[in-house]
Amino acid sequence: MRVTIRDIAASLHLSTATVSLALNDSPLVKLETTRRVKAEAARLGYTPNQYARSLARGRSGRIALAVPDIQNVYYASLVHYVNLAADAAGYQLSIFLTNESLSRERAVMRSIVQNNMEAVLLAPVNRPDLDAEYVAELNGLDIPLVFATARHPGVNAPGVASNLQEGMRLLTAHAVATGGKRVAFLTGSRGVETIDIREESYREVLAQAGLAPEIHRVSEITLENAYRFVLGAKDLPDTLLCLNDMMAVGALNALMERGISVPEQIRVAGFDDGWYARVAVTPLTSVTQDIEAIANASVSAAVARIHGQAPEQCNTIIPCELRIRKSTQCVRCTQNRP
Amino acid sequence: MRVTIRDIAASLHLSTATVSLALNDSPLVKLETTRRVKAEAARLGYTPNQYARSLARGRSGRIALAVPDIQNVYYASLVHYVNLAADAAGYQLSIFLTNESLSRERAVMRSIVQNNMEAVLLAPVNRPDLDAEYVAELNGLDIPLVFATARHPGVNAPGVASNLQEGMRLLTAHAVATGGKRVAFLTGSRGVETIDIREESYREVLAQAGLAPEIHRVSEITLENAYRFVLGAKDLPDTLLCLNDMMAVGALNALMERGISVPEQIRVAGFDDGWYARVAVTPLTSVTQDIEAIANASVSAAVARIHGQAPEQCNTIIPCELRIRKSTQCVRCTQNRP
DNA sequence: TTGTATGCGTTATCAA
DNA sequence: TTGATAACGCATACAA
Repeated sequence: MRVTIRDIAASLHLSTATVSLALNDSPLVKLETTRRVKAEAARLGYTPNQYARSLARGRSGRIALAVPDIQNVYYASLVHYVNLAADAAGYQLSIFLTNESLSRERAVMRSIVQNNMEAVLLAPVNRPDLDAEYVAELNGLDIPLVFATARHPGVNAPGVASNLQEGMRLLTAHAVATGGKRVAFLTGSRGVETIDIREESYREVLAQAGLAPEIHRVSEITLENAYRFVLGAKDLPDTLLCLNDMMAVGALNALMERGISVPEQIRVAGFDDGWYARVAVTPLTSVTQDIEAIANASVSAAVARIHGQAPEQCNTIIPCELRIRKSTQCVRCTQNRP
Repeated sequence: MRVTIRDIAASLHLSTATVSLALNDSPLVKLETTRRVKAEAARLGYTPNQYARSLARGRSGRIALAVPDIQNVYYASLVHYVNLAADAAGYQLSIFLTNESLSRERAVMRSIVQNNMEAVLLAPVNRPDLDAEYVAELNGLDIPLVFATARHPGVNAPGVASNLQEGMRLLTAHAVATGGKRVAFLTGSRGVETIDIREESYREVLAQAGLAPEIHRVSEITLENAYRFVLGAKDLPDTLLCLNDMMAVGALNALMERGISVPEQIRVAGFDDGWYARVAVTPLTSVTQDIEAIANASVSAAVARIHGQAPEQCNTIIPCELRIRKSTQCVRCTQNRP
């Protein structure tokens, strides 16, 4: 059996109350007693039972983070930084995986309630249909919800996300400013806000420049799909903006295989500016997403909401920055295309 | 306040005992009553409090997984598959991050005890010095520990890991068999078992072939370090075996930059066969590490140990397979080196 | 300064 | 078939 405060109390001829107080450094108990209690606790190898403690206290000291895909470096990074931030804020982080499935996301939310999380950080699944029901449920149970990386429009919960609109604007404008005449966008299917935002922004910039949009969609946003698309494309544009670095790397590989040089014959850019951008054969122009900042702001928002801050006060938009690298560094590349 | 079984009991004029039994589908309670209880529970939006349940039951239904670096795709993958396997086995998975720090690993182990985990899956930090003390502590508390991905020699706990020795043997033998005369190994510093095993295996095969080993070490096992090493290397071998795919990709990029063609002028291979191997410009020869199999076996071992299986019965070695791709497909490449 | 008693939400052992 | 009641381990108001 595990060592409990009862064991310490018995061994020291004290009451459990005193032991409990002593272990929590209460000023009510004599210093000498506190010392003895702690010594005995250490001697017996006592560890507090967190469940009992949570139950008695009425609060768990935990916040939850749910992410759709831990194998995606973007979310893995988020988990990493949120863990650090939660730790620094004095909260234990519980990590939940929703595996890009709406039904699992729902199940996870239930589990989060059952496990007395004090707040929930949700990076929602990348699906067109989101379920607003559990949001209402969480609100009803007074468990603060904070969206991270992607917002959920039309739902009464704050969110922390990158300024994707601005990021895409910077990128597209860069493509146009450096001479792009056929600036294409390789993206996924519509319906997911984080995708749609970028598409809109792209369209706007092109419209202002008097250029026609050229959008290519893949069903799943993967490196392979981008690779296959570029390999099979008959009529390539002079600039190819990709939804993220992963797809850009796929595109680069395909271009390499076709013997088309970057940036001389075609320019390519990614998005996210993760280390993916550095994995590429040609250093990749990309747009930063400051995941560490998103993580920190999310945790701050969660903690603020735990302390009663109004949801409206907890929204944060993290700026994006353009990182220009070799893959687009060619001013007059439209001329020498094959 | 949250809805409890007391609320259901009061609302239905039943005792909490009956409600609890009904909710757990006990055959003791009348079917009609069970139906009514469940209906009322649903109506009130009842969710069981897992802490109270764990406390009363004396078991939490949870197993823990601790990994050193969630941003490493290898561990992210492990987390993904272990989560699925634990789920299938009826256990909730709690994920802990040790951030490649021994002191955090120790803290995590403490937290695992405090949170009543029924078993622990540990992917240990990749450091030369491991702490065997908490292993003894866990044993003392009867919390089964299972090492995953890396074993901890000299410790009374079972482990599940790839057969790295065999994998490296296959790879090195392949390099020799296809004409390699100067087969080099780009690796990290000694002291970590998973690294040492491969180095030994590499040395053995070369010795048998009458070739001299040629080992290059980087301090940290990163893509960048491999890239920098290859970029600066004056005297390149005809074959470069890398500790993992990540380093191989770094090497490939550097070779590309130097205008050295793979596999014509130099052959390159990785290890792990993750999607890293596919990110590469040149499809990479690699050795599989079946992470899904490791995950499944680890969870099985944990569950078996929870049910009293002896530690000795829970060791598993997952076979490795050689995947030959373009990066080494050149039989007589030693001749045409620059 | 310490001890007694009670409650947190659930399960489990008895009786009824 | 159901109902009291005592745990589980800890925290806390109140009494001593």
